[in-house]
Amino acid sequence: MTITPDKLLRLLADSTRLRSLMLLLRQEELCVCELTYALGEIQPKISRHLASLRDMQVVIDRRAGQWIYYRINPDLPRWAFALLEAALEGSQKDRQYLDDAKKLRGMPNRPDNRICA
Amino acid sequence: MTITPDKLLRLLADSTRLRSLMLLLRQEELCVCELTYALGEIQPKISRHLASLRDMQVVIDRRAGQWIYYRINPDLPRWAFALLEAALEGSQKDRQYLDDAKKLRGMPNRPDNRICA
DNA sequence: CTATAATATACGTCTATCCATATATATGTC
DNA sequence: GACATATATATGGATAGACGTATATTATAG
Repeated sequence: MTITPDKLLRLLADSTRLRSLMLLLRQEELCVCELTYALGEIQPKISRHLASLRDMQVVIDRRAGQWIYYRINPDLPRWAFALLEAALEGSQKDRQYLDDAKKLRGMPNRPDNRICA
Repeated sequence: MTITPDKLLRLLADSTRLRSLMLLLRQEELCVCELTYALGEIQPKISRHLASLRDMQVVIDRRAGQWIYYRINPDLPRWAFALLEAALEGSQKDRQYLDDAKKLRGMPNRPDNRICA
């Protein structure tokens, strides 16, 4: 069973989940601490919302050491990607989204950097 | 001020509003009694949800005699239409949507018909 | 085998929002 | 005017779901 519009839209109705997905849509994958930093929210809150996205298979996760990386499920149906992209287009003027993206770019010691260093 | 993705997505998170919009997306306009019939819900419930869509300017209404017709606001931004269309594409396999559309088609004495007769 | 860091989950509370019922408003008919 | 139909709104109760705090889990470092 794949996701339905009503299920997806319910998930997108929460701003923490929406903001996370908007970043993930352009970022390939992000770990919990990156999202926690970018959104300026506490870790359990981010984890909790990512878990609900994972339960509905909107995102998938992989462990890499102590970090867990989330990405948008590449097997989502076409309409779901189209819907997310439309939301992202609408977010391009959105202060909130721009701030989140900027904060992410400016994050010091991002886990991937640490690993590569 | 036009609508933002988070506002629109919150509205779409309710199934009564989502179902109404999915029908409106292909129907030009519908009055309250048509939606009430198609969705099989009580009138105050339909009216209440249409009001919240109207308040956010996702739909517009016009009065024609005792009927009030609702349609999707043609001035919605492009991304909003794209988002709605994506939801509709995802709904094409959805039992709920198919039933609603079928019920609407089979509605006896639709107001427009009555006026034309 | 402790200590620390990253993440996940459990729990009790609180709030937003949905609901049904009742009532108000507006239009058309007689 | 009185009545019927279509629609809107107000109200109080119920509930889903979001919240923060506390704690559990898993991995790495020493």
